[in-house]
Formats: sequence, C-alpha cells, structure tokens
Amino acid sequence: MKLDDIGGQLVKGHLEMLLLGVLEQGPLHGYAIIEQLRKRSGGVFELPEGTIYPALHRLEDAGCLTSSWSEAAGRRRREYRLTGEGREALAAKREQWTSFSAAVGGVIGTALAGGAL
Amino acid sequence: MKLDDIGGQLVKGHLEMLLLGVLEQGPLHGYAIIEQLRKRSGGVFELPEGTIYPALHRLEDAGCLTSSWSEAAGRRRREYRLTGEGREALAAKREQWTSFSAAVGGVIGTALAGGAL
DNA sequence: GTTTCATACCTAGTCAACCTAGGTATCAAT
DNA sequence: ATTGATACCTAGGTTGACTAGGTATGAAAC
Repeated sequence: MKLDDIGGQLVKGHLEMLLLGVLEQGPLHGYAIIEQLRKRSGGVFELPEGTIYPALHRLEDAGCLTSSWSEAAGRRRREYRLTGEGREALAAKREQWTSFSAAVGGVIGTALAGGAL
Repeated sequence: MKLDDIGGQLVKGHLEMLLLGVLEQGPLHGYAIIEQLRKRSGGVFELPEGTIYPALHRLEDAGCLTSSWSEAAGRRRREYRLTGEGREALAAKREQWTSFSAAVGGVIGTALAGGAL
C-alpha cells in the first residue's frame, strides 16, 4: 500500500533519519539514494529529487555527511558519505523513532510486536 | 525519552490519526484529549493546545468528528465524538501507519517485531 | 538523425500544518 | 488577592516536503 493518499509530506520529520539510514552501509550518490529508499521501503517511499537533494545539502551543512564528485559512465555524480557526527545523529534518530512509534502504538492501539495487519 | 529534541513538528502528518485514535473508545473534550495523549503515549506526546484545537476543528470540518457543548463543574466543555466517517478515516490511517512504519523499518533496519529497545 | 527515456544534478517558490504566543473565563487554593 | 489548574480560542511564524521548472549525458527507438 502506498501512502500517496496522505497528500504529501509523508515523511515529514523523518526524512533525515531515512537518508542517514540508507547511507549507513556505504556511500551512495543522490539518485541511487532515491532508488534505495524505494527498494528498501517496498515501494512505499517514492521520494522526488526536489525532496532528496535539498535534504542532503542540509545534512552536509550540518556536518552529518560529506560529499565528493566522481565520474561514472560519462556522468558526474556526487557521492555522499556518513561522518562520525552523522552516525551519532542516526543513532539518536533511531532512538527517537523507537520512542515515537511506541508512543503512536500506545495511542492507536497497535501492538508493538506487530506491524502485523 | 522525550522527542522535544526533534525541534517541534513532532507529530507532523500523524496528529489526526492520534486524535481519532483517542476518541475511538468514547467522546472526550479537548483538554481531556491532551491528557489522554500524554498518558497513552507514556509522556512522549505533550501537545500544546494550539496544536490540538485547530486540528479538532479541521477534523470536524472534514466530517470525522461532531461536537457538542456541555457543562461540568461550572466549566463549559466541547465534547468531540467520532462519526462513521471518522472511524473509516481512522481505519485508513491505521493501515497507512502500518505501511509507513514497516517502510521505515525496512530502511533503517528496525525489526518489525521490535520497537523492542 | 532526432526524439525519447533513464540517469544525474540543481534551485526557487508554494503550501500544509505544527507550534508559539497571546487572549478569555471559571474554580480552588494559598 | 494572587496563583495554578482547568478549559476554550485564534493569528501568525516557521519549518520542510513538495511542485515545477531548469541543465546535461548516454542509450535506445523510430
């Protein structure tokens, strides 16, 4: 099931965690990040470039990522890589997510050991 | 752990689901809704009135809630009650939440049968 | 050979909605 | 008489995902 019907803003407040998450296992360039998010989310996250690129720049400005240009198949790519600060931020955001999702479960009555439909 | 450090917007995109969720088991007035959200979330959701009241009005405008004034202990209260439409909306948002949280788990590697700290 | 599609990057501006900051009012307690 | 909890409200700020445009290369289609 897609989330399009939410009417946009579907990852509000969680996008940076998602970006840090996909970069945890190794550096990727922007376009590949979009694909990874789609694949790893089972097609739920179809995030437009206008969402991803500014967010990557914000994360770089914040010191969570570094980037470097590379050339592949005649195409220039900007590869993003987690910094130590980025790993710390990811760890913090994971905790926040755990807390948040548990809290949501407490309110709407979704069993924690669930996700089960 | 609180979520204050997120820097606001802590329930972005999920507030309406939370409100519908607390009203599922019976009508409540606004102030009581705030307390219920705090209690049921284990203290994570400390939502200000300026967040809750406009959201309740939006939900009423959307046909998900009806309201009626009542008097208790010399204080006027507006009691909100789920409509049939509201229950449908809640069911839909529950499914969206399940899909969303599963997708997040797929990206950041949180086991679904988790939430476990 | 040129149009199309996938790859690959970017930014300016829009818009939704959460929150801040103020306001009103009652009742109990100090 | 003032403070604090209860109980409601709205205007406006701010944030950030998204829309809608732009540039450019390489491969495939026609």
